[in-house]
Amino acid sequence: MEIIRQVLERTGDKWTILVVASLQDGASRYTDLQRGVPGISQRMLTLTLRQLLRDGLITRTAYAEVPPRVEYALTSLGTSLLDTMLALIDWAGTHHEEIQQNQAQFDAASSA
Amino acid sequence: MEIIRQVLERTGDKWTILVVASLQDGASRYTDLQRGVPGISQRMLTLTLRQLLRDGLITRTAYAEVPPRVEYALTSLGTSLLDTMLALIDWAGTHHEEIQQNQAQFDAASSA
DNA sequence: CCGAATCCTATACGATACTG
DNA sequence: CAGTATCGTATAGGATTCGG
Repeated sequence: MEIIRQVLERTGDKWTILVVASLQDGASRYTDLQRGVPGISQRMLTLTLRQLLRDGLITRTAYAEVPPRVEYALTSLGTSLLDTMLALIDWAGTHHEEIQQNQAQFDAASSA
Repeated sequence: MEIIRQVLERTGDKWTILVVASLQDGASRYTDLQRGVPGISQRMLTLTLRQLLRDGLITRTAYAEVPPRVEYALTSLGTSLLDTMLALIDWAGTHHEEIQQNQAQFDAASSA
């Protein structure tokens, strides 16, 4: 019950899973993530990264160079979350068409 | 990418999974669900049920009796979604404590 | 008993401009 | 390059009241 609310707070927002997936996909720097997650604002990328960092799902490594370089990476915890989410994404892929048909049928019946 | 957004729209909201879980847990009538999902408002229960109905995740059966009786039930599609979500909930249960420790450590380091 | 309708508010998010 | 700060808005959702 409360555990469900907590997992949804972590995974149910608009960007978290996309950022995690992008990290798994090879992105590591802030700019990589901006183009790896199309549509995300700097604000939301920053906030999402901080949240992931706080949860221990990613690491952040800053290199004292010019120009500055910062690399993010999934922890094993972050990877395990993504693996679990992939099952859900797979479910969606499998049933997507069926759901669309259900919706169309429902809408047709509603307007009748 | 877009599929992720769609699955999150379906599962990432505050009540959907809780309603589905409550149905799996034995609830079937509107009033059952109100007490099976503590804190849900009538408005959100109604909206959530309509969405689930539209997606074909539940069925609705109204009996022409006095007093009226309406029964909701998971379809096999709804059950399969819940099964997939249970893996995620299980992940959360497994790692909950670890995440809390990470947060505490992060917060301590931040305030330092 | 099973909802629908209306009103209201909090918060999530985007856009924009600026900094080390 | 990698952020932060401020502002404005859209939307999710709660509270309340009413209807079949």
